[in-house]
Amino acid sequence: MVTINDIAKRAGVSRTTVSRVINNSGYVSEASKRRIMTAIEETGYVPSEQAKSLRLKRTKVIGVILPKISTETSSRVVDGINSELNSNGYQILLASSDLSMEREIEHLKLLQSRRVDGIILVATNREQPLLNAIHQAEVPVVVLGQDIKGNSSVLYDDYHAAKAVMNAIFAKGHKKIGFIGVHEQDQAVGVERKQAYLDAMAESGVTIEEGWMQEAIFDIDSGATATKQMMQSLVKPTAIFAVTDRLAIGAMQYLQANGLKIPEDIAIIGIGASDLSKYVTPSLSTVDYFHEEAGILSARLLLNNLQNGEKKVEKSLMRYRLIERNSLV
Amino acid sequence: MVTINDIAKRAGVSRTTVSRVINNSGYVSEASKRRIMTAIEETGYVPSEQAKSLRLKRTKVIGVILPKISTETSSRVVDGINSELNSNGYQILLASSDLSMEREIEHLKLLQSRRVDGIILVATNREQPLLNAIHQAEVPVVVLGQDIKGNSSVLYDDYHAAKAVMNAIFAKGHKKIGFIGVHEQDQAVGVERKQAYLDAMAESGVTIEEGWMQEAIFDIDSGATATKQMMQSLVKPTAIFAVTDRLAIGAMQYLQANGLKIPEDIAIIGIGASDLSKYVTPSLSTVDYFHEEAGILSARLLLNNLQNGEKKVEKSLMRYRLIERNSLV
DNA sequence: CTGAAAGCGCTTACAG
DNA sequence: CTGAAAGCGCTTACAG
Repeated sequence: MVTINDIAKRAGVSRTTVSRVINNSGYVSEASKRRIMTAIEETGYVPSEQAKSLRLKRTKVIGVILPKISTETSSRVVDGINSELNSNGYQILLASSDLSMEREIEHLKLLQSRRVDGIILVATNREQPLLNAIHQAEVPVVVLGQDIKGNSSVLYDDYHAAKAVMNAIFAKGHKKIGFIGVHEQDQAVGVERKQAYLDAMAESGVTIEEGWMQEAIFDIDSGATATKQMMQSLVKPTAIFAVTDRLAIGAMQYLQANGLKIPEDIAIIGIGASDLSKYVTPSLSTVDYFHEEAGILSARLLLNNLQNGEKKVEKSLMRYRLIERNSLV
Repeated sequence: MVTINDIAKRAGVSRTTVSRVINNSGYVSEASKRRIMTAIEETGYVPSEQAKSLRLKRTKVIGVILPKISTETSSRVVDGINSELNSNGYQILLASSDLSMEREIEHLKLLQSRRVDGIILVATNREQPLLNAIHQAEVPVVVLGQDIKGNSSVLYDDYHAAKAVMNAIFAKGHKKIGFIGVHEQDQAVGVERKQAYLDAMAESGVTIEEGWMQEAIFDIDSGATATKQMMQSLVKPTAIFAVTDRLAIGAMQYLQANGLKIPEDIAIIGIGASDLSKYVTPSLSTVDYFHEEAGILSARLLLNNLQNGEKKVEKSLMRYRLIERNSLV
């Protein structure tokens, strides 16, 4: 691979001068500049960002840790991050934690060993070891999706979004409302959304019957299974709030397979505004979380941190939007 | 940030010795090793992969160029690439070409300036400038999705997959078959799949009526528009082959909105086995391209190249699988 | 078992 | 306008 020394030799100057024209800084005679330019052309020389990074102590690379790569949410978030980063000359080094906290921590270290300038962590939990790893990080970390004390985060407004969902259901006259949630280890999805359900029910003075609250994992089949359980309750719900679209779609699948009509017999609503939600039949009412925007915002927060040098802690709350479609009437 | 020199000083040895214990190579006395280990623990020292890379002339980073980040195909491919790469100690530097050839070329250079060890390019065209950029690359490039002469590629068997689609349609007794394609700049999707349609029709001796062949771009609405055009033909087709699932779903939307029953009035089939295809109503017949596997294969091809040092040109043809569902009966 | 020295490819005061 | 020198954080012959 051709280096700055090769160019210097070819052009008959020192590498200092070559460096000057590459970065056009300082004075260089037209003659030298011309010779250097042609040398670069002829050899196809591309300066090593890597060597430059070592010298300048910044890589222009941001590490992004995702819970899972091939998920709609992730790809939208990354899309947002990438566009914001790119227009500022940064690139993304990608890592997947596969939903394991150990791997989140591992990647936090791995990325630092690569000397990324900063890290965006799309987190799924707030366990102590993870918190420690975040606080010990030597580069700014922006956490997306979980509120980490003492650290910058971009947050979805899970509680109020879920409250909005409940209000929409109540507005249609439903009282008997079932809930499909996930494990409480996930603060945002597992705890906040559930709390909103509980509060909304309490505020409306309706008691939650046995079997109405189910816990699932993040996939469609699990949504179906949970619904099956729920429909064995003595008092059957007339509406179901599933904490994710996929869970909601699983519910729809199970109900339709068992001859129930949606929304006539039972209404469904999810959260996420997935592509899927738009094209299932009936179309699924849901909440848009603006994932791409969240990605952009995370990147921007990180870049601010980088540019100001200060480690300012900022919390940013995302907006959300209820999308009323045909699964809830 | 703490460096190898800090550790050396703390442990009262030379940095050579520290390097030895980090990489456990060569002899080090137990005493020195112990002192070095505690120094590392106490400081939280993490060796700089970056500096190491400069010295070793390899970064253990692979560049991945995608036509678009937030697409189901992309995320599945990246998932495959990532898992294969990760288990070999490599990481992904991500880039998006946003479907523009200029940006494909730009990123090819940008990634090289970062001294990635190799590049996986998910390509959408085979224009000359791109070919040049690929051939001029100083690191191995594996191209996914387009057959590039003189370069390793992982290829989808577009022609035969599309032929299989046509056979499936014929098998149901259809003769009047419409086609929704894309621009020929895309060799794989635009040319190969169309050729299969043309050949299949010719081989069956059925003439293609005016209006049966439509060209769209890669989104759902465009599929609907194309279908609208098609349905204005004098002789209406009884089945439609759309070259992607999204196009097929657009067709379904338009047809259903206009009171037609699928598959009774008109059958539909796509390609891609998207998540969507499974959950629309009726479920969409399609072809699974095993994108994740394609990602794994691309990564493996690249790693082989890297390990053997030789620049062997290998073409790998992906398998495919027809999935018959309810949109075609 | 250990360390001094050279070098990976750059940039940047400093001196001229 | 230009270049020699130092240094970013590592590894690896080489010598002892």
